[in-house]
Amino acid sequence: MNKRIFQLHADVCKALAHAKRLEIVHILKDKESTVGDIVKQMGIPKANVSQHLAVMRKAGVLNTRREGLNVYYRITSPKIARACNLMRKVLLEHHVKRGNLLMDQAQKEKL
Amino acid sequence: MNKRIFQLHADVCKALAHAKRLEIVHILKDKESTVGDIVKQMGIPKANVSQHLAVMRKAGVLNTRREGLNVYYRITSPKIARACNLMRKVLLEHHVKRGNLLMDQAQKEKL
DNA sequence: ACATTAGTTTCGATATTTCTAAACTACGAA
DNA sequence: TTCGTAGTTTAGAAATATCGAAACTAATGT
Repeated sequence: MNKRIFQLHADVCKALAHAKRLEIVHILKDKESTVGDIVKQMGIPKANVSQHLAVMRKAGVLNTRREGLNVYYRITSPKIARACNLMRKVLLEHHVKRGNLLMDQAQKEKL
Repeated sequence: MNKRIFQLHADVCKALAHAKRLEIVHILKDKESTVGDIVKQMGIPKANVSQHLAVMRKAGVLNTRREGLNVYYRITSPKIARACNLMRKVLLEHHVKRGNLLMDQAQKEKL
């Protein structure tokens, strides 16, 4: 068994293993955004957003395009977004069942 | 948007964000195993395996069953295993294309 | 050339993760 | 109850991750 794939996979998991970064992935789910837009939606300092974006970019999860003053970020592969969504749905089922997470139908549909 | 789900998801990603732990998940893909078996397959100290198992157990990724002297670990939900496999396949495609990972057809089929 | 807006990088303090070694607990057998 | 096997926990050192603050770069307009 080739152990290299586990390291590769671990690097991607590590890049996603942070609540703010998963929130960014969710924001970028089906459209690219500028750093400024992400900052507005998240309400945290721009430097911090930029640091998180850099982590995911290094891991190959995101990539970028500059247009004038703005830098647009997007998810590299729609499949990565799908794997993320699948995982989130699994967790939702799991935890909603156990009552760890209170959430109504309207909220669920947004995921 | 409920930010709690991002933290929950991040906790699971963190639990998976280590090459050895992903190797364990792969070993447990479709059967339970004792700690001893996992130790033999991985060739690393038992204490370390136990620590990694504990990390995943705390995150709800694995659970256990004792039978005499042996403790059997298994993946909590087959869906988690599937999400893992999906992610691994995406990465394989990606990196094999870029030549980051050299692998023949026989190896691919084992994943 | 200078100012402005958008984003990045660096520094350093703090927190978390990882691993080895050693001590420990749990169970079963003699 | 003592021994051996299976597994867990703890302690501590080293590595890595996080985040705010400040300095920095990049592109544009005046």
